[in-house]
Amino acid sequence: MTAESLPVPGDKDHLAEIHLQIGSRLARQEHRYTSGRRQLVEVMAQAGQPMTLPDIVAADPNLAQSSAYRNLDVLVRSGVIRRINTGSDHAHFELAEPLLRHHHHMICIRCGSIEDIHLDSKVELMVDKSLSDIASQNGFTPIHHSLDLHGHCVDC
Amino acid sequence: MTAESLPVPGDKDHLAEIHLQIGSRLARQEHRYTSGRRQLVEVMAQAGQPMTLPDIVAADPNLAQSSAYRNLDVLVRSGVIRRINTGSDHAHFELAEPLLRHHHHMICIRCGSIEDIHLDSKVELMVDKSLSDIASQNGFTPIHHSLDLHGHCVDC
DNA sequence: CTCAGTGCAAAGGATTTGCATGCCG
DNA sequence: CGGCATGCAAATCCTTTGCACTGAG
Repeated sequence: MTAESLPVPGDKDHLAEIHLQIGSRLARQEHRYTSGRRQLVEVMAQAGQPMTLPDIVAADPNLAQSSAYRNLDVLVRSGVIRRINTGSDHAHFELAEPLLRHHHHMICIRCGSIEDIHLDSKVELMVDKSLSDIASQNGFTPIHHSLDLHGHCVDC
Repeated sequence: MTAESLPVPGDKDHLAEIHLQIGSRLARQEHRYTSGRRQLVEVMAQAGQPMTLPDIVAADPNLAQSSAYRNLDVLVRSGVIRRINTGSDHAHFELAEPLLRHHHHMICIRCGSIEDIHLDSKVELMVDKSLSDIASQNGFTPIHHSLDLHGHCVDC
């Protein structure tokens, strides 16, 4: 899937498109795309930024904590959602590629906030190349990479 | 590259050098470089790879769990040790730069193992430049970056 | 002497799980 | 119907903390 064929966030069709893609991916793995999972995805798509579990439940109190965790787990395993481990308190979750454009994170080590950042595509290509070379030299099967900038945000 | 000024791991002087650097850094922050902390560092330097707390305690049973955690915390705050959050069970710890040459990680999402990898310095420079540009555009104070390759290791 | 550091045991807290029930296919 | 999915409450388990004691300066 190429970036320009993805509806931009906020687009009326964005959610529908996302639901379609997720539905088919779950189906392929013999999982159901239930209303609870749909709500979960909707909350995350609308937030447009990485959320913790408390964030998610606060955004939609109908979601039960344990089910949310279980569903996040299913969606992460299915490659639909990505888990971001900051080490401070809660993990953060966000839609995975290609539902979201490839990007990285700027993480505040004081308050734990996370912001998305985008690298120049030339740099991104070089990194990709480097990593895949390294992986193949080590018999490692790459799935994705993460590049995080840690430091202090404007507010801290 | 300043790598050649750092004794290589295994070098007789390596540990002495590391202890000196850490000692002065702790002193600057009004912390003592006690024998417990020294042992902790020694275990990690000898392992030469990221370790979890159980790894550390297993390697030196004299180390008490709570003290090890507390000392890791002190050393992390002092910038001597780096904490790696994989999200699976235990956090991993390793000596920070410049005690260890700048590097990144290959993380197995199945078994949680972590291996060090080194990027081509040209790529590394470009990434650095990109990130610092982005940081300054956002009023973010960068401290360090992490670049992890996630996938399945040879054994999984 | 003083106060940071230590070790034990207990607490804390994010995440997971057991179990009975609901619902999709 | 059969089995995945759900929700509540309880359990799990990594990590942190309280407290009394020890050791370095």
